[in-house]
Amino acid sequence: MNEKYPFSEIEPKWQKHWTDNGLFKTDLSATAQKYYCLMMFPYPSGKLHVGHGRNYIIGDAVVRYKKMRGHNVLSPMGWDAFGLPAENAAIKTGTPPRESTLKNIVVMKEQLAAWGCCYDWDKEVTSCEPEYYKWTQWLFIQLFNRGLAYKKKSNVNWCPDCATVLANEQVVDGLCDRCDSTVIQKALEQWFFKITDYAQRLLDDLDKLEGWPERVKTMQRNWIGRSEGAEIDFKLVPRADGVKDSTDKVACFTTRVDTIYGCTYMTVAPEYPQLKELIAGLPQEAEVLKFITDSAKLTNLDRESDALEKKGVFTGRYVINPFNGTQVPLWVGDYVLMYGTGAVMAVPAHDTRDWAFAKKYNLPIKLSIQNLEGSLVLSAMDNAYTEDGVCCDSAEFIGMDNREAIAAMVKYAEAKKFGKGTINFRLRDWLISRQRYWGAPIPIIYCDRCGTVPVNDDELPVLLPTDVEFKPTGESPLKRSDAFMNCSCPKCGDPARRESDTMDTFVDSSWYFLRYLSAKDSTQAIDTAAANNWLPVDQYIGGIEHAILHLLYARFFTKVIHDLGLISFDEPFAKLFTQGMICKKSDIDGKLYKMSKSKGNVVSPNELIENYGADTVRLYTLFIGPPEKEAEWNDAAVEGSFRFLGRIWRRVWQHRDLLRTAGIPACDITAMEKPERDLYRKLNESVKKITHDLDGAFHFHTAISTIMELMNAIDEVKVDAASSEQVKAVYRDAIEKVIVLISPFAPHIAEELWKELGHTGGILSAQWPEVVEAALHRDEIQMALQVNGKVRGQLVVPSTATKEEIEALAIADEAVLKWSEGKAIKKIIVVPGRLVNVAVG
RNA sequence: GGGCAUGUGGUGAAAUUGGUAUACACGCAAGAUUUAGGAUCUUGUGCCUCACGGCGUGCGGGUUCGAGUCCCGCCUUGCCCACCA
Repeated sequence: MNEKYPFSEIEPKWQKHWTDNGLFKTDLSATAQKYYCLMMFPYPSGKLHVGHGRNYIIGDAVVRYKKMRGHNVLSPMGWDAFGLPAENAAIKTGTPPRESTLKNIVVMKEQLAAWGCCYDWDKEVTSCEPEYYKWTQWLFIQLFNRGLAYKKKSNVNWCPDCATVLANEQVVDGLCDRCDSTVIQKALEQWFFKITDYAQRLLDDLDKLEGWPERVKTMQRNWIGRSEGAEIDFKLVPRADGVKDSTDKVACFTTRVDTIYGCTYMTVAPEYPQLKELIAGLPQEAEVLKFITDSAKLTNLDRESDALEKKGVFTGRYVINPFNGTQVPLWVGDYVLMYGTGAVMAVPAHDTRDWAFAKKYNLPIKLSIQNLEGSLVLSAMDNAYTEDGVCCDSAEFIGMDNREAIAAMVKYAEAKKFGKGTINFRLRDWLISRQRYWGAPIPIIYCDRCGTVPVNDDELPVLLPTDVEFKPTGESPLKRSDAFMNCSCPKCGDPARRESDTMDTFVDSSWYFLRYLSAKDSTQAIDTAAANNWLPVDQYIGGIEHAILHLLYARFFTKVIHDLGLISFDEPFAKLFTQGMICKKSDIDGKLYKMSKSKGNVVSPNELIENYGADTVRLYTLFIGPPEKEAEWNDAAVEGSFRFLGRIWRRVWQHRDLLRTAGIPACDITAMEKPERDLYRKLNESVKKITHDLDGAFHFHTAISTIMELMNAIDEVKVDAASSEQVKAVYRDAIEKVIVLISPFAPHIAEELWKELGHTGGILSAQWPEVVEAALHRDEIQMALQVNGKVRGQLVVPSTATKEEIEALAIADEAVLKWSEGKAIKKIIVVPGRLVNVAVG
């Protein structure tokens, strides 16, 4: 052993040791104390930076901690390997996606190892390999057979630059979330998963997820967007020219049916399906058609912007409010979305948008809700009244509380058969087809005789062909491979053609956590027994950016697979931890951004590991701040973590002989002298605090600062060969436990020093320290002495002192006498173990 | 516009139920050791004040013996949702 901390020698050595001895391989048959720790698998984009590292370092620390607490921990890793970036790279460089992806995987695997992050690589999954996507395809067929995968022509979000369709979720503010081009609408045949069938369950079961952050659940609730309301049919007034409509009504969705007596017109969306038919041949037709065309030109961004002035035109048609028989005009307005039914009843008096619209086009306004004071007068209003109140001018509902009126009116509408209570969800079906090469082919065959037929199980996987050009044309590149496209019908054997679209990569990542348990099983997608034993995942760790999409889809898949009878649970992740992103000031503009090449603020771990070692990078990454919050990377502060590890190393080196020979301390602290008794107490307080930090909110940063404090306390105690056996024993105990406590964070140095202290089993087999309760005892307690809430002194009292004794000591104290001079004592508050406050006045 | 966060030294940040604000670290300053050091060790470091003392957790109120923490009203920054009827 040497004085200098030789991180570059010991780190590769211990990494090899962990691998060679299979210390992170998990026996799936041993399910006692099971702990499935899952980190979101990465997309193999090239190289990991220290921002990515936070995820794996947190996970690895949790895995090591749980192992030391005696859990049988499963920690697998894999690759979310299909996706657009690899294909885009292929278009640019000509390197096939598979080749670049597999190369990246090798690089990233080495990086994970260099960080000291260990996984059970026997269970590795790679979503772009046929052994994996065979089963993604198989699952697609299960969904298809249950009617949960369907094809329909629909207006889809189309990114002209990526030349592909995007899911709603991939459109951000009207822009493509990958390339920021403006997304346009295009009608195409697309595959969907019917996630809307599961909307209610996905919403309800959020309540079961006690181990999830509240904000993630809120985001999912908002995304699912349940709104309860009523659908009311307004009969169309027949056309004056005698032309018959194919329908006799316009149904509208409302959450405020209580305001219906104030409805003065109705508005439909420009995309309302029957709109063109309703106006055909009317004098207003040309104007309405122009309005529809103009509205379609608005980008999503424009239409959703607040600033946009609401526009509309009268259609020339009228509808009848079924509650009061009033004829109201039917308008088309660009502020109405194809949500619900695409038609809304307009109540300008009680809706701000309708108010603005009615004022602009001089439409009538009618009050139907009165405030509780009865002071609302239409002529005096300069805004819609959207608060609660009582119904007014509403026939038999007059005087009713408006919230109660909702239920009453729905009941009334149902009885009269012109409406019903309904529930609307914002959640849309999941568009999963992509006109792209680098994805799992959708296992469907089109036969002229049999129609749309799924590929037979024994024909799976439908392999991606290798003889294709990747250039995007708006059609799937697979269409240009005859060998791929031409096949025979699984049912009748006639010549047939394959589906040429591939699946969204979110499909691949919706079930990978199930596949880890039978990664190499070529006979089935999911090993039911293993899955039931090991799932739900005990702890899922990943970025907040996946709060909605990935986590919602994975929940959906789990429920579907549950309904297929393949697993017994229907929520995949019992606990979720979302770590914050690591940001750094950009070299370009000095602002804080998440790490990305374009901002010039990427910190590569390789150089840091070379200069300081993986343990330092790990320790700093965990010490940087609360892990759930965003953090700013500071190159200079890394030094501090390095110094701390060097200090531990030096302390062991300095006292190596003493540490190897010292005994075990007797737990009886009454036999100790003050210095070692204080250290022994501090040691046990630290164990308690650190264990609490790790079991609770994963507050690694405070756990580490506690170890630092403990180390400071250790350095207070002077020890040498001449010291008493008791001092030596406590000193050794403290150093040894520092090594154990820091091992989840800095495992390499911990292993090395653990061995240095004479232990033969690795540190992972060391027990996590238990708190010696007796060591926490104090004879005397120091309390703050306050006068009127201000600290004026300190009071040392025996720990056995009663409240009365403490009060007596307090009022006799010099500081109290000084500060309460001439004033009467009103009250004395004693907070045991903390302070005494004397209130005077 | 709605919802959820957030605001504490020069910096990252800490503070079980309301109970001694600024632990721990970075940075900075001074010193020791050293041929030298970006190594190591010691000391200091919220603001005002010579001092006594006063003031201090975004701003303004409130409750309390006592408020970073609770309540009310604002403001900042960030995230999510958003013409959802």
